[in-house]
Amino acid sequence: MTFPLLTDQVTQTLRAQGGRMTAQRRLILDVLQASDSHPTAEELYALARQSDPSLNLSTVYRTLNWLEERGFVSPRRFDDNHAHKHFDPVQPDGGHVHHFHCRKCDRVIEFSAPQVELLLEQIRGEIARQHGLRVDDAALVLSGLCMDCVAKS
Amino acid sequence: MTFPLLTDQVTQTLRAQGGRMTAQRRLILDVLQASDSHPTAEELYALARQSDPSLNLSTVYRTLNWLEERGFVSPRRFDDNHAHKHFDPVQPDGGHVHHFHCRKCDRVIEFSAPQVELLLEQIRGEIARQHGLRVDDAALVLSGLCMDCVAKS
DNA sequence: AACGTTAATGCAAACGATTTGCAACAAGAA
DNA sequence: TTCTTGTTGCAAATCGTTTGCATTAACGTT
Ligand SMILES: [Mn+2]
Ligand SMILES: [Mn+2]
Ligand SMILES: [Zn+2]
Ligand SMILES: [Zn+2]
Repeated sequence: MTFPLLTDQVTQTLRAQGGRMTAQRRLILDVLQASDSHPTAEELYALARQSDPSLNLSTVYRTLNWLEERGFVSPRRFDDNHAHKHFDPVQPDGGHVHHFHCRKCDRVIEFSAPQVELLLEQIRGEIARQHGLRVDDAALVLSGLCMDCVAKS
Repeated sequence: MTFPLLTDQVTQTLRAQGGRMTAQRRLILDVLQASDSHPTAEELYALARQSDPSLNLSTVYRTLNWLEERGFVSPRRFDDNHAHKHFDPVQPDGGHVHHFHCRKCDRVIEFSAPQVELLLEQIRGEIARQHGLRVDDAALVLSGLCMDCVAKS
């Protein structure tokens, strides 16, 4: 199974910048898209290795960093106690999405809440005015137990 | 200058659990309270060392972990690219507070937005119902440039 | 189809933030 | 003052991630 959408976009960007599309990059992109969402570098690595056991972890990191620099993914640290990043494939529409983080199994679930956007706009302005600062972004992270972990408890 | 409030509470807890109040812990607590807010372990260490150059960084970490386990501070990672924690002294009233993070100078500013709480309650319930999960906490993090960094730009 | 340039890889070593094992130390109860 | 044992400093280990370098391979040119 191949995922042409992101892979093609990346190949285009790659070409435009004198880069090269490699088997490793193709594999990592496929795994990234097959993954339900927000995998860590280690998770991607483990999955990709099933297809190519010679793949190196540093290649995964280099690819993710390359993708991040071009805005194809954005890294997030949901966990305050464990240090790893989760890589969030950026959706083409640019729509703002928020996250739920399961503190038991580390799963991440996306959600959008249109009502939040309005309030965030309001808050952003208010805070900005109040403190004389410039708000560029707002992230809402809910945490707790995901459906599976609730079931198991 | 000494800050008796938190220090006394901590001493009490310490006593109650067979622990010992040491010069190092007193110092770290003082520096933590003198700091405007949300210092990192390294920041606390640097400040505390001005009073006691023999203080060791691992003692700072051990003290912060001890405080965290008893709910006196809570660690937060505001930065998605740098891995360090900021330590947030937990306010006694238990009131929910949100944060602004300056992505230029790493400063953290607290704010409370009562309007947010209502909406968060609403969202929490909605998301929980929709996905069958349990939401325990919600954190809103704004990011951008703080007043000083805005001025310098 | 073979070539040449140079981007990308694998590997191992370095890195920043934090944690840990252990021997020496010191708080505080007796 | 002594004794017990929680705490410290120090060094080494750990975790997630990054980097230098020799080797490989993508892909435009021939
Ligand atoms: Mn995680
Ligand atoms: Mn920071
Ligand atoms: Zn879970
Ligand atoms: Zn700033």
